[in-house]
Amino acid sequence: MSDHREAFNLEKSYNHHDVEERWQSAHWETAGSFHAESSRLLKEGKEPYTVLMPPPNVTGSLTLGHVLNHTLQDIFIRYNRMTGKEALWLPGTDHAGIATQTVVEKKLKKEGITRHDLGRKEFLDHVWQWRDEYGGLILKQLRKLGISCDWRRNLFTMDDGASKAVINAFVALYRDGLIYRGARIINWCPVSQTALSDEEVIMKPRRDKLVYVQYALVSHPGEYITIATVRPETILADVAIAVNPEDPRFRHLVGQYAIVPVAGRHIPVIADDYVDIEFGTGALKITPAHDPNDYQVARRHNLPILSVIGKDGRMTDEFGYGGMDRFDARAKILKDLEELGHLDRIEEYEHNVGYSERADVVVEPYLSEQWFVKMKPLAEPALKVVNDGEIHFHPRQWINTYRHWMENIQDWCISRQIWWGHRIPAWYDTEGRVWVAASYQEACHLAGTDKLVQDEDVLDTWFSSWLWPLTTLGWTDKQSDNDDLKSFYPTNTLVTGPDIIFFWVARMIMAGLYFKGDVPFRDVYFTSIIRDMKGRKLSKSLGNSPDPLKVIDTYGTDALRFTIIYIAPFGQDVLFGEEKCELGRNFATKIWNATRLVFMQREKYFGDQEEFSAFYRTFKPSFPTLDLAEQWLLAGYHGMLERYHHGFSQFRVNEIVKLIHDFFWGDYCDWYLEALKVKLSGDVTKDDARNAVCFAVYVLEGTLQALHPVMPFITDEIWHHVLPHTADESIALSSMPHADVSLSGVDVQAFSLVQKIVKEVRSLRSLFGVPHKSEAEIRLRASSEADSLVITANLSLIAALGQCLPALIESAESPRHAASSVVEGNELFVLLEGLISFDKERVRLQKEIDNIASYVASIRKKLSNRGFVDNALPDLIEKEREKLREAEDNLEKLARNLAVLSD
RNA sequence: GGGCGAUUAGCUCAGUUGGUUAGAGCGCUACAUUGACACUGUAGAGGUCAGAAGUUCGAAUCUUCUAUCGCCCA
Repeated sequence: MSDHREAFNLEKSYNHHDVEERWQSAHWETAGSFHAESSRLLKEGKEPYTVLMPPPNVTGSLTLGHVLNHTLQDIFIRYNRMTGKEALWLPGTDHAGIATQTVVEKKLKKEGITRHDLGRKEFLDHVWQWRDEYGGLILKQLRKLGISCDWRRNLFTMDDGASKAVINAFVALYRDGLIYRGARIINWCPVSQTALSDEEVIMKPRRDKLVYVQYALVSHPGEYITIATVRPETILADVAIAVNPEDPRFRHLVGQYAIVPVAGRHIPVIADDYVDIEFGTGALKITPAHDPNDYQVARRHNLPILSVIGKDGRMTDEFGYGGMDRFDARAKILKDLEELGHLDRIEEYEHNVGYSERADVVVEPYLSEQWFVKMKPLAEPALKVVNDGEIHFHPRQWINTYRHWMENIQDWCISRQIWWGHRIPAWYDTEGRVWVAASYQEACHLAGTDKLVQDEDVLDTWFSSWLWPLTTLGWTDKQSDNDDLKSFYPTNTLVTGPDIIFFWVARMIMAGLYFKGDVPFRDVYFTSIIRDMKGRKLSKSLGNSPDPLKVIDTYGTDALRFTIIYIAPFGQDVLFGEEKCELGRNFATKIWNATRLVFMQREKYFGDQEEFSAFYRTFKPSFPTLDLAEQWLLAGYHGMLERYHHGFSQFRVNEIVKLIHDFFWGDYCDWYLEALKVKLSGDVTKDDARNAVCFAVYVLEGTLQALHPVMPFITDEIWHHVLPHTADESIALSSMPHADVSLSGVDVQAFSLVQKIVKEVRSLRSLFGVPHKSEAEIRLRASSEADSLVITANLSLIAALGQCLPALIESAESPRHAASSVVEGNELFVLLEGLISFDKERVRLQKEIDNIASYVASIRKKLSNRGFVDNALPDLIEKEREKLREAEDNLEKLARNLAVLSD
C-alpha cells in the first residue's frame, strides 16, 4: 500500500543517480525498445528514419565532443521515433589502423617486444586480443549517455562483412581504373613509418631559419649563385638549381653548372615557371626526392632523383651525415656551410609545416610506391548532389568548404605500411606483375600461377569508413540487395564534426553514389567544436578537458545533455565549463519539484492512481471550458509545440531546448502553477478541481514528451508516475504531441492584462519598500467595460500573485497618497499612506512622464514624415498610430495623477 | 595570398524577409526562508549593437571599406 502511495507522487527530492540507474541504457537495451525492423517498413508501410553513428575510434575514450555529437544524434532519433517513424540508429567502432597499432606496440614495448619479433600473424592476434579486452570501452561509456541506438547492429570496421565490402570495393574500383599504383612523393610519418593521406597531415606554423647558400659556378670560378632554403640538409640531394625564365637576373646562367656545397656534385641551372621570382633570391634548389614540387620540376626536366633521408627520418648520405637525425643534420650542415664559406646569411622565417596527425612529428615528403584512388571522377557527381540540394548541410556555409575541396581534389593515397587493417587485395607474380582480386584463389586464377605474394600493405582506415553507410546495412558488394538496404538506405541525418568533412563526409558521398547509385544521407549536421571557457581547444596537455563521466556523476546525464545542447550555438564553437551544467541540473530539479506540486494536488482530489487514471484517460482539454490561465497556458503550449516542430525541421536544436525551458519555467511554473494554486485554494467543486488537475498533468505530460529527446531519464521516470506503465513501456515509444495551430496563435489578452497588472503591483511594492508580509491596498480604474470585467473576474488572482488587496473604483477622482501607474490604459493605484515619500513618487512619475513624452514625440515625428507614411505598409502605420494613442493616453493619465499627488 | 565565420549588457549568446523605447541565461544589487522548488521566488541596475561611409522615410539587420579575433585551404 505504501508503495502505491509513493508511486502516486515522487520522492521529495530529485536524485539523478537513482533515476538514471533505473532507466539506464541497459534497461532500454534489454527491453529492445530501440530495435528497428525493416519488416515494419516493408509490411506496415512505416517511414524510415536512419542515423549513422560516426564510428568512434576503438582506442578512444569518451570526450565532451562525443557527448555533444551523440546527444544530438539521440535527440534526432528519439524525436523521429516519437513522431511515428521507424527510427534506426546504427552504432559501431572504427579499427583506427595507425592509432591502434601504436597502442599495442607501446604495450608490447614494455615487455621488450617489437611487432617484428612476433611476426605479422602473431602481432595481429595481439591486436585482436587488445581489441576484445579494451576496445569496447568507448561503447560502454556511450551507453552512459542513454543513447538509443540499435545495439544489435553494432559493427566494427574489421568485422567479416565490413572487410568483405572493403575488398570488393577495392577490386571494383581497380577494375574500373579508379585505383592505381605508382611512385609518388607522399607524406611519410617517420615515427609510424607509413604513408599518410594529405588529410592526415596537420599544417602548423613553425619558426625556422631561411638559409641563404652560395653555390659556386663551374665555369666562372669565384662567382656564385645564391639560393634560399629552410631545409639545408637536403642540399646533399640537390640535382639542379631552377630560376624563373622571366627573371633577368639569372637568364645568363641558365644552362651553366653549379657545384653543390659539401657534396661537390655538378648540377645544371635550369629555367622553370614554377619558381617564384619574389621568394628568397629567386633561385631555387631542386631536390626531387624530398619535395613534391621539386619532384614535378625534375620530371619535367628529366633530372635524376637522389635521396638522402631514410624511412626513419635519418640521413642516408655518404658525406658524413649518414645515420644522423634529419634535424641534427640540419644543424650540423649549417655549421659546415659556414666553415666552408658557403653561407651567405640566415633569416628568421615563419611558415607552415606539415605534422603527422597521430605522431605529431614533422612529416617527411618521401618518394615511394603507393596505391591511390583517382578522385576526380568520384568527386564530380559528389559535388553535384550537394550543389543540387540532394544533400543539405547544416549550417549551410559548410558547403563552401566542401565545394572548394572537391574542386581542387588530389588523388587519395590509401596504402599504409602497417599491419593492422584491411590488407590490400593485390598479389605479385615472380615477374613483378600485379594481380588484384577478391581472394588469393581468384588472383591465382587470373595470374595462371599460384606463385603469388600478397602486397604487404594495408588500407587507410578511412577506406573502410567511407563505406560505413553501406556496410552498416549489410552491403558487401554491388550485387548486395537486402531488406535493410532497401528500407534504410539512403539514411537521413549524419551528425559529425566539420573537421572530418574531407576525411569522411565527402568520401561517403562519393562511395554511396559510386557503389549504390544514391546519396548515403539527406542531411548533414555539423556540430560545434567544444572549447574551454577561455576559448581554447580542449586538450590533454592543457588539462582543460573535463571527464564527461565525472561530470555525469556530479550533475547527471540529463543535466549534461541539456546543458551542452543549450549552450551550443548553431554553427559556432561552444565554450564549456563544468559549472555550466548547473543550468541543466537546476532545470531537472525544477521539473521534479513542479511535478511534485501537481501530483500533490492530484493526491488531494483523487483517491489513488486507479481513480485518476480512469478520469485522466478520457480527459481532453476543451478550450472554451478552460479558465483564463488555462486558456493562456494551452495557447502558449501549442505555440511552443509549433515552434518546436518547426525548429526540428530546421535543425535548430539549441532553440528547441530554450523553447521548452522557457515555456516550462516561465509560463508553466511562474504563472500557470501559481494560478492553479489560487484556483484550488478557493471555492472549487470537486469536479472542477479534478479537471484542473488533469489539465495540469496534461500539459506537463506533453512538455515531458517534447523534452524527452533531450533529457531521456527524468522524463521517463516522471512519465511512469503520470499513469501506471510497465517497466517495458517508455515515454520514448509514446507519440509526440502535435501542435494545434488553431490554438497556437491565440493571444489570450485578458491573461496578459492580469500579468501586467501583477507585475506592476510587484514593481511598485518593491520600489516603495512595502514589507513582504503586508498586503498593499490597490485601486484599479478600468479603461473599458471589457477590462473591467477581466479585472473583476481575476481579483483573487491579482490579490494572490501581487500580494495585495485590490478593488475597482468607478469615480473619476484619483486616490491621494498613492503611487500610480497605467497598465494598458487601466489606472493602478497603490495606496501607500505612511510608506510613500511623495517627493520620491513625484520624481518617479515625472521621469516616467518625460520618458513617455519623448516616446510620443518620436512616434509623432515618424508619422509626420511623408516618406514613412507614403512607403510603409498600412498595417505598420496603423500600429504606430495605435502606439501613439496609447502613449498619449498614458501620458494624460499620469500627468493627472501627478497633479493629484501634488495637491 | 584565397575562402569562411565572428564582433550586441561584466561573461556566454538570441535577435527570421530592414519597421521593439534592443532580449535571454549566468554574474551583480536589494528583499524574501515551514506548504513544489534557495539547485528557489520577487524586484532592480547594466548596451551610442567593433569603427567609418553608403543605400533607405527608417539599419543591430542590406552594401562597401577598416580594425580585431577564430577556422579552413595555399
